[in-house]
Amino acid sequence: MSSAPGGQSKPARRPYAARVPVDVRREQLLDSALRIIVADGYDAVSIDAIAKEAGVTRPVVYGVFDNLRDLLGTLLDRQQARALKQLAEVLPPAPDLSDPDALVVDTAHRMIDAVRSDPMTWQPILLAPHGMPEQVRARIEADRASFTIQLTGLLELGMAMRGGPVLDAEVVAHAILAVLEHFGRILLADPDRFETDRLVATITGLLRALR
Amino acid sequence: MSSAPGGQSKPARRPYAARVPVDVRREQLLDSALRIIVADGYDAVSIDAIAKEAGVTRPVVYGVFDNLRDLLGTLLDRQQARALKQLAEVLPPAPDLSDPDALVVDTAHRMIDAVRSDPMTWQPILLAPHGMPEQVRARIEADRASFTIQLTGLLELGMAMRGGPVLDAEVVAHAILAVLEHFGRILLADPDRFETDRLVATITGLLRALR
DNA sequence: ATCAATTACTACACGCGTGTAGCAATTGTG
DNA sequence: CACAATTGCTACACGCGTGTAGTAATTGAT
Repeated sequence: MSSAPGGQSKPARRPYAARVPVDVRREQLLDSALRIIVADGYDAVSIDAIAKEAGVTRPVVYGVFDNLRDLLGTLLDRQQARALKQLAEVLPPAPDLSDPDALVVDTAHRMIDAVRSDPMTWQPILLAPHGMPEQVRARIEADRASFTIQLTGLLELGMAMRGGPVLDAEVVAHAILAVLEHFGRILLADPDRFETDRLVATITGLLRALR
Repeated sequence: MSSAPGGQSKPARRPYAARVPVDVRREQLLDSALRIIVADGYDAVSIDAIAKEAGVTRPVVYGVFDNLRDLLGTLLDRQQARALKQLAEVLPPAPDLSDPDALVVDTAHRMIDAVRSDPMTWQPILLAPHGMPEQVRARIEADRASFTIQLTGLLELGMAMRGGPVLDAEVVAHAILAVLEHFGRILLADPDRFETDRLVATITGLLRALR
């Protein structure tokens, strides 16, 4: 019996984890890292923790990534792509500018659904503005800034076409983004806190008031 | 010469830091911790880092606090009190309800000034939603929730008295808090990004539009 | 079945933060 | 000036994460 080799209890060699090609292992490890981040935050990610999560020893991780920074960078690339893809699907390419209010309401609806349906993607972005590796912060910050610029442009256009009050588009863009992120966080932390319809209804009410 | 005691170079004893009574040392250490948090974030706080910042060895810190958790808890008590005090001063005790709009604008003005004039107090609160010790997160979360409730009440009252659109007060309260925190963060990270007047003017414009 | 390539594991050397025991300097009081 | 109380320092033992060298198991192709 290999489980009782002799009289002496030898350290008992660890059973081999399933042998897996590098490309597959890489994705597995990224998944493990993501799970850790979602479950316990950025502070909890370490080569060691990732290896454990994946049921593997550290050298296996080092066989695929140079170090934690490298791994997190790769993970960010992947998650950033996923998030931007969802955003692109949510923001319609050819917006119907004849009814801006409906457009806004529909978009809000789609955004809420996106966050609700893929929390693994959005939590590390929305629930982590700080206390994370500078590496991560910088990336998210950059995407946020670019989004703010786009939104500012849309607002200038929208306010002109729609009539209603003329406001400082840039300031309002920041405010809107802040609100989006805040409710995104609530949706992640406590999905049942607000019904989707309740949020959408408030937007509708606000828009109706702004004439 | 004590600097060259003999032929052998003995390890060179560290010069004694100024001897200071415990009560004073306690505050000094809290100040050091706060400086570290403000400069490098919650991740950077450690007994070791605090001792270095204060120009003292670790056992000195352990002479005053049991451990990092204890120290951070005490720091939180102090900073929470300071923040709540400033908030109380900013929110007038006997609001003049006859002109709600002016009240809102004035309050916004005072809030902006408060953050600008005491960044050491506000940065650890506003720039740190996550990636910080659970201990800290929970405390800030609780204060935020209580503030949201108060704000919801004020909004219900305000909307009724003022006329204008009737909106979901709770949702709007969350949105307003999100915007406040977001601009607070911008003020801390980049104080010159938006002039105070520009922000206040946008609020004024929004209120005028909401009739 | 054998063998070479691939993949995984063990074991070690480091660095850094924690927490503590024992010793040393300082200070103010008689 | 002496001395006791107070405050600070050195030195150590741990725990945990990093990164690597050397070795062992697995697997697919011959």
